[in-house]
Amino acid sequence: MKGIRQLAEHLDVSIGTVSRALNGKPDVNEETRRRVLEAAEKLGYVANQSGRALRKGATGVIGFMMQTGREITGQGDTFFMSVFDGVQAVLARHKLDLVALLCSSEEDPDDYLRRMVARGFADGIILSATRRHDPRFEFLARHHIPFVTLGRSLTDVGQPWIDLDFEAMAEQSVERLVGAGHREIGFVWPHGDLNLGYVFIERCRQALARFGLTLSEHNIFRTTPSEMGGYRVAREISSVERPPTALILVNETLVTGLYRGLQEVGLEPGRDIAIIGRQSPQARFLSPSLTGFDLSLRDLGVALAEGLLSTMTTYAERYPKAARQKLWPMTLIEGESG
Amino acid sequence: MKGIRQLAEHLDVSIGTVSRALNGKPDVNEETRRRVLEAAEKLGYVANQSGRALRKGATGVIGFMMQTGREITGQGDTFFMSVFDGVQAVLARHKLDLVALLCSSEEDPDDYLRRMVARGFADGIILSATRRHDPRFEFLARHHIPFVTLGRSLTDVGQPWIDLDFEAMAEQSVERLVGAGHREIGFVWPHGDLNLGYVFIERCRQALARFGLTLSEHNIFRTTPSEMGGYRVAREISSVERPPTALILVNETLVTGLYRGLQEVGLEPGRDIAIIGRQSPQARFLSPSLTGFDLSLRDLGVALAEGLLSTMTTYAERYPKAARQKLWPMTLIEGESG
DNA sequence: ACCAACTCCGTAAACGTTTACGATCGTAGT
DNA sequence: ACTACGATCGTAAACGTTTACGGAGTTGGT
Repeated sequence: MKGIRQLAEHLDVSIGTVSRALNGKPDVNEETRRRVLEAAEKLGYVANQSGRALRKGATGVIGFMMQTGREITGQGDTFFMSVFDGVQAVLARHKLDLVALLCSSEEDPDDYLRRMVARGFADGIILSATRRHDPRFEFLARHHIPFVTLGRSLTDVGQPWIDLDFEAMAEQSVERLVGAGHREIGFVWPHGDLNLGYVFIERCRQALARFGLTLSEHNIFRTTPSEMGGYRVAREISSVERPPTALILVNETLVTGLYRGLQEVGLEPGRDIAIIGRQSPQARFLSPSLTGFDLSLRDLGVALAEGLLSTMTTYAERYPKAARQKLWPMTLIEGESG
Repeated sequence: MKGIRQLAEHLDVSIGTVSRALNGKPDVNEETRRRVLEAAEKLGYVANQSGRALRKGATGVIGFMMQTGREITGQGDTFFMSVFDGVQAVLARHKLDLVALLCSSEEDPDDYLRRMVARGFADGIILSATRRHDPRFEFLARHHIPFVTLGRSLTDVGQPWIDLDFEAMAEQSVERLVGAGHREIGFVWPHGDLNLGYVFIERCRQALARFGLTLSEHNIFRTTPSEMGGYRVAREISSVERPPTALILVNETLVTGLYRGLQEVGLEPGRDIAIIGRQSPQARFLSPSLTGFDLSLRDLGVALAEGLLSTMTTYAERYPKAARQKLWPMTLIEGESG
């Protein structure tokens, strides 16, 4: 089936009627509508994306921007796959489709987004891996593109965002570790301009201060947010003069390499060094089991989508109540590691 | 900048000239072209996706289909991200963009693909998680949509594919284990209709036969391709009357859970039970280190893209040599586990 | 019998781009 | 001076859809 025209003359009605029937417009006879729907189904007709988008000025597509290749976020694939599922559950109710806009490691992410937006590829954008200074925020705001971010930034422009509650995580972690007698606590801070690192370390500093402790530079371990990054931290710890007795990881992916590294230098999590991190499908099966923060990824996706829709004029009235900016709660699951 | 019309009258030339200048058409004065390019850059003009696609009958977009939510493929975190990067390296040379078409867990994948194709969303499709019987193959062939698959299927329609060389993996694994004296070898087979399981198990059967051994049903462990799936296998092994002395895993993700499960029942990989699996960023840091098959994911992505382009008339002449159907080699990296 | 109101449907314009076609101008060859 | 030709550009049609507008037919009220 090539187009609406073929479908129309096959049914012996005008293309206008066919279009109205398919789009649920009121002024079309119910019998006619039934025939049109039936024929469209049988012949497998689906309205052409480009024609429809051109005329309507909207694509019906929401883009979730990600970067391929390099380790960027320190989140695993299953992290995003679960979030996607929640996003889609909401979008599907409005006949919106979600696609992942994949920015190659060879292209600048800011340029990539500019290009996609200028092309009019998507009606709305979801950003992740937000940086401390993120030019994408201003750009999207300036061009009035509805968007929502998974993560905050100093360049906040009032758009909806949802971010993991790293503040609460920092506080609870520090409280728990200090309560267990730890005084030298190490913090693993992923390289790069990712915003979450700054938020996390700052709140840790404050939490320590409440116990009269200071966060000294030698207890901050900067590394890449990958398994290898975690491994390097372990080796570094073993070679430092006054190693921390506890470690807090803000990333998901680091912990696998860290465990291996610690084992190689003869340190057992939970016995020789306390570890608090983030739960993940892998972390569940570490040994000793990880003490870490868990969250509902699918619900997070739902909230993201609702936040986005609340900024889109077409759907806004149905999502007025969506919390525009929200820290997403995480709950500590106690394991053997700390 | 709204459209080519504004840009044209700002430069005081016709829209035809602007279009030709931007698209690198020959019959435009070099000085004019320079002015157009400059103005477009300065004003941030990028041709509207819908208008261009409508007129050209091509979108310039390649879609990589994935399913969100559920564990499907048994590939780990960075598997696809690395493949994407290779795909993009090739596509970028032809100004093609890669997006991930995300099929919600609530929608039937076959329906989803139909919908996307009928809408004319992408000029070409890359399929993964191919099933033993995969209706998507016929559908795409019937509609003359260029596509390539990561994985084979019984429903092969002659399209290019690339698949991991599970045959070689099966043979080498069996050879190695039998050579080390193992007679009872277990095979972990992921649930579902995924094609790779069938290919793998069949070749294992053949390899065993060459040593006069038969693959008995009680040595096939079917489970979900997730960490939890691996964990369950370990528990199952411990409860079975005659447990295998070696285990071969065709999936990436299983191994984390398996290790934990084995440890809980007091079995150490490499000492009490031999394990051969697949390398991955996580597997590198398992302890004891995994003996497993590794591959170049980025190059695999490059090959996939080349295979796809060789079927697209616009690009085919530049990729005539692309191997149309190819088993992708994996190399065994020896670890402590088997 | 007439008019109003309503239901249903066809017509045609518009969305932003690309490209076939033809027009214009200058240059060179005879 | 005439023709041929190449270089450059403008014009307009086309892509497939949605939708404002208006027309035809029917109903119902007076």
